[in-house]
Amino acid sequence: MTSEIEQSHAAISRSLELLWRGRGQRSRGPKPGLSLDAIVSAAVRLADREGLAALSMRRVAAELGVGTMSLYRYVPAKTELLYLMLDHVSAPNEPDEAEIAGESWLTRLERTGRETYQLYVDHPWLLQVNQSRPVLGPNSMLGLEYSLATLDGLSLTDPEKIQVIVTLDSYVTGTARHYALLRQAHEETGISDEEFWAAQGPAIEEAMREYSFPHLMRLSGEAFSMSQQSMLDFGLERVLDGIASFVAACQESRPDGPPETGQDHDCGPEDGATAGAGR
Amino acid sequence: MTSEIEQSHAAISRSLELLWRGRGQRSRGPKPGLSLDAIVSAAVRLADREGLAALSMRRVAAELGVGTMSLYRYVPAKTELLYLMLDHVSAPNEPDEAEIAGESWLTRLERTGRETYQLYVDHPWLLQVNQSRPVLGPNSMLGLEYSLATLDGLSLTDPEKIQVIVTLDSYVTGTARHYALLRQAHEETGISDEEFWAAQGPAIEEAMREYSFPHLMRLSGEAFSMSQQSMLDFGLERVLDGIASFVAACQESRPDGPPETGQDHDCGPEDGATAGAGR
DNA sequence: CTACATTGGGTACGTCGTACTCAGTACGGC
DNA sequence: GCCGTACTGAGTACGACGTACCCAATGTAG
Repeated sequence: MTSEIEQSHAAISRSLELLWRGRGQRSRGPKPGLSLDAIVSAAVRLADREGLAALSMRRVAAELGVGTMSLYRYVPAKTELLYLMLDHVSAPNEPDEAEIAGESWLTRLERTGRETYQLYVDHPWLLQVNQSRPVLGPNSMLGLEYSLATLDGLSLTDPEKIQVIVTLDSYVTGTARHYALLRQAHEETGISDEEFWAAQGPAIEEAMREYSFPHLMRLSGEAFSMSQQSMLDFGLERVLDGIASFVAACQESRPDGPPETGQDHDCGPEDGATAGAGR
Repeated sequence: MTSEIEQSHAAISRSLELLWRGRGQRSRGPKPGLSLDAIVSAAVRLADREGLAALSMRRVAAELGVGTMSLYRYVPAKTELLYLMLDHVSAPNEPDEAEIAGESWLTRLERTGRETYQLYVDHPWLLQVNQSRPVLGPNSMLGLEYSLATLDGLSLTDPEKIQVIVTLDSYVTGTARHYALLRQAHEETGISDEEFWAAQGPAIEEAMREYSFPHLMRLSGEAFSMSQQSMLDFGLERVLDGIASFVAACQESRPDGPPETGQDHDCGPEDGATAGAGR
């Protein structure tokens, strides 16, 4: 059992070496006809085009006009390839100091959120990859670094900063997932949403008769007519609003910056919004 | 190509028949030794225990002490089984009128969010199943029905109600995904978070030296020490706060209930929270 | 009792990830 | 220049997977 753990440790080291481009220098033998980047790029291209289900080592090799097993000279296993793909598409694209200059931290946070959303729209297969461990890729770490920079000087404790970042990321990821699942369903079945609901018609009515969903039935026809864009906009506005009022409350109750030892994030908002909204 | 669409239509009908328990009456032949419920329950048990990757038709059959192909007498394909599993775990558990009576719409919304979160914690494989099409299962529709009931009488338009529900669900889903991915990484590799970061140590330091992440380095040690519970609590509070202030603003600008023809959800919050929080 | 609809499940095909193996290549040391 | 050797590319093979197809066993309708 210890060996199993040691093996996993070795796997981590292997991933890290690949992620940080630590490929040792070569000396003898034929020059490699492939490169890690070429493989990862081809894999990303394939996943973008046909989805994660179609991403097999054989397909990637075919994409490169190469034998299947040749890939294993560069990548120890498919899992590691996925990690590399993950870091590959998380490329920075965030600097551009010029247009950032005049932005408030809130609009900068909003832009980060939208960029993350766009990342998932461009590469839906990201949602099916476990991102929790390879957070360690250089590009992924850059993202966190930028977000932390955005929140600098706001009198938030370190845990609070992380919580703010994770909250925004969770919302954006969840929304992107909704959208990606809809698209995927459309592409896999070849059925548009309209056709789908049309096909449902009879069964739904049957169901209505048996179970009765009063509020659902009372919905107007345009209840589901919002675009994905407006769905993202609406929720993003709510989330950022909630974050902003939290930060404002913190700012007010801690005029001299965040307390040294954090953990107590009880500078909640005034809760004035909630009052009077009861039913 | 038309046949392909027709085939998909047929697939939908098949799923619906199964979902709504429309199994026809039998007449001749031996009595079935299995039941749809038994299969779905066994599949859910297996997925809960060993994850979606371990859920194969052979494994489910073995779980039931039955030949593999026998399952296909009850389920047309694995996809349909997943849909059935999805609706199976989305069981109601929401009524309980007694304790609901005194709750405001906001706390009721919060409870819905927490229940959804718990659902994903109990059945992490849900996050890997495409839920966008089989929204039509009876249990899934019940969930939407309850949420709509919660938002009744709040002078929101129908699209706004949907947007509020989807916003909350997106956040909760995203958070649950973070948690599920962490757990999955732990279980698959057999490495705890502490061991993982310890193994990272050298590589991370190496990276720091080469790329330099000033804000990341300045983080205190306890920056990542929050529990999953407190992560959920923090973000949920922010999201609900943002929703509450939106509803309050709507309430104020529409004293006589929602306008008949919706779509224009421009009754944004006063934006007072954002003011003064600029950098 | 016979006919036949229905059920259980065995076999087989094409896919997958990848362990193992070996032929061919081209550089370091002489 | 030449050989030894480290290295690369790729074929073969194995055990998993979903499921199409087939047949034997079953038990009710007529």
